[in-house]
Amino acid sequence: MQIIEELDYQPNILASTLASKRVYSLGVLIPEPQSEEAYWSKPLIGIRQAFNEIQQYGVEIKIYQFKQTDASFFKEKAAELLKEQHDGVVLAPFFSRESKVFIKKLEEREIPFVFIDSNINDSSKISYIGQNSFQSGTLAGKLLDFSVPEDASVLIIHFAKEMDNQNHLVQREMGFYDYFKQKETPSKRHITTIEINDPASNDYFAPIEAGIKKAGNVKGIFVTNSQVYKVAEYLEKYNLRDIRLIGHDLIPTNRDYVRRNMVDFLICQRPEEQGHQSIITLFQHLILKKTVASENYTSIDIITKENLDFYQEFNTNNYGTN
Amino acid sequence: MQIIEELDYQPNILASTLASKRVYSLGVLIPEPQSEEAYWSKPLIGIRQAFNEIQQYGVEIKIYQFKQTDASFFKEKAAELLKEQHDGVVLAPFFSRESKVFIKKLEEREIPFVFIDSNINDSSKISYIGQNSFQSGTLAGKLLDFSVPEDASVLIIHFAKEMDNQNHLVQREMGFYDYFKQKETPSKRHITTIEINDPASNDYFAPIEAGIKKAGNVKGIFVTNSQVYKVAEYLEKYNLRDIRLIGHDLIPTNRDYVRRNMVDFLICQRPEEQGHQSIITLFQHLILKKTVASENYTSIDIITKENLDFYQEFNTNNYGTN
DNA sequence: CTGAAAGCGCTTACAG
DNA sequence: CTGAAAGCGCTTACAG
Repeated sequence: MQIIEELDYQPNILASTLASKRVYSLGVLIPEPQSEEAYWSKPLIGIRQAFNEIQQYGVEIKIYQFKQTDASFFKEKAAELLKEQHDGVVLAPFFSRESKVFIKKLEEREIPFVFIDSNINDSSKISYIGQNSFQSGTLAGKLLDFSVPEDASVLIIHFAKEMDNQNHLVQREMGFYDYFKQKETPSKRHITTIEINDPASNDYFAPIEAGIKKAGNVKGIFVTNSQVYKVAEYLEKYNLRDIRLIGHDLIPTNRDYVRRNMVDFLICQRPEEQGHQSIITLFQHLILKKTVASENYTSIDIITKENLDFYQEFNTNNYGTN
Repeated sequence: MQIIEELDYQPNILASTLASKRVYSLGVLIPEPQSEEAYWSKPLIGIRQAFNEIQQYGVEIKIYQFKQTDASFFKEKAAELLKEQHDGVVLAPFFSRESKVFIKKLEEREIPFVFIDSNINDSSKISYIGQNSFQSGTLAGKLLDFSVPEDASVLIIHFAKEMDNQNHLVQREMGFYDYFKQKETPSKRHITTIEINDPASNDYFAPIEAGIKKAGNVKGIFVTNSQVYKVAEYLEKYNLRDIRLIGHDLIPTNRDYVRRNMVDFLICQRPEEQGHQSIITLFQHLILKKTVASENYTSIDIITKENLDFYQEFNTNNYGTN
């Protein structure tokens, strides 16, 4: 050991993985994308990319996708995962109660895990990879405050079924209000929040219209998730071009509305990068035996018509061989 | 060959580099940072990071830094680089005429090279890694247009000695004007440009003040490079808090002014990522024999007080062993 | 429990 | 020019 120290010996990972034919198996438990290009298709892209980069090191990845509509789907897939022998797990703790049960089992078996997208505190996670929703809310507040005349009011719209299960959205709203509270000169801006609950319904124009009417003199709208395109559709139909619109996530529909100047800003969180990072973090922990950061917040990107094209391609500086 | 095709044989890079003890030497020719935390210190961080990741593959990197003040320094360092036997070169073509001479020599010796930061067309480069300055200018235009009342005017300030050697700044200015030209309802916004030429002088308050006076009713200022802190200093001193300020690059001084709400937006181009990517691109070309993209534009990030903290750390999803 | 041998999938100098 | 042998820096089954 003294000589190792003296010579600053670094083992050769290439030789090591070549010699030991050991295989590392990773399990990934994430929501199923609601459609082909929906949000949860993005982390998968990053996960596949990471797999390409590190499969040479003997890594195998198995994906378990659960439907987001009911916690029972989560439990089912979690049970499936536990039947296999995995060396590490990536987990989106979408349903917090069920996730806690699942985590306990991972801990019993001493399987290391990382969270992606959402976090659960007081767990023995290796790392959390995701966004800071509160801060992204303050950012939305600033952007609307800058873009909307001082005497006009702004409207926050949640498109969500059960708000208490949607911690991200709550955090974003809290951050939004906080921006106005923290201003040097306290803001007298009129802010209203509405919830549009029925995700299945195609009749979202009516509640949007009602919300705008009720708030009065609305010149800015913040939609707390990716369904901002619904409001864009409404504004475009009635040609309400003096209302500034901010939403989340660079999905194709939103992109088109940004291009047509109907959505002014999209706030994004690099889901591909998150997927990629979740696998790489496990790889670093398991194979490279490195210590990894216990929290890994991805950047909060502001996307407009002008810089949109430079956020299209996912590039992780891949130097894998495939 | 037929069997290779049939079995979809993929050579094992690990085994290959382990067996062949060949060393790849890379030369990097970039400007010397003007101070410890100045712009050109950032790409170096990414370059070092990339080195850590790939040194196991037998990569050596030698850095040649030239003073930005005179082309003769560039020529000197370029000559030094050519004396060594390098297998690939990263080059910031800061002085275009001298760079073209240098490139010709690289081409004669069949040494592949990538550009970083600036591009030279019609060259046999492997890749260009950098920003799109014109688009970042249109973005600055939009942000100021949104933040400044319609009847107020905006001011563009160049801090630069020789504008004809500063293609980035020219492009940014052109993009800025173009935003207003391309608007659906043509903008009647009054825009003025001034150049503050003497970089050594500490007396920049006078020309800034003169510029603002001359333009009249200025409520927004766009500084085309990282020296936006000079204007922030001026605005803070005279407590001109109703003037919106946009500039470039996340250097420490600018960061502080963003925190204090004196700079409203910084437009950034991820210099560390550019440095990292330049080395990885050569690595992919030389060692992995992959084809690389001939153009690699980094994102144009918008940084505000609210998302600043999530752009601090350079994270390339490193999975190197050091 | 210890230590030498075989082997991971390649490259390269060398014998024929 | 071709092909078998040695070796890159490790791991792991195995003999002692």
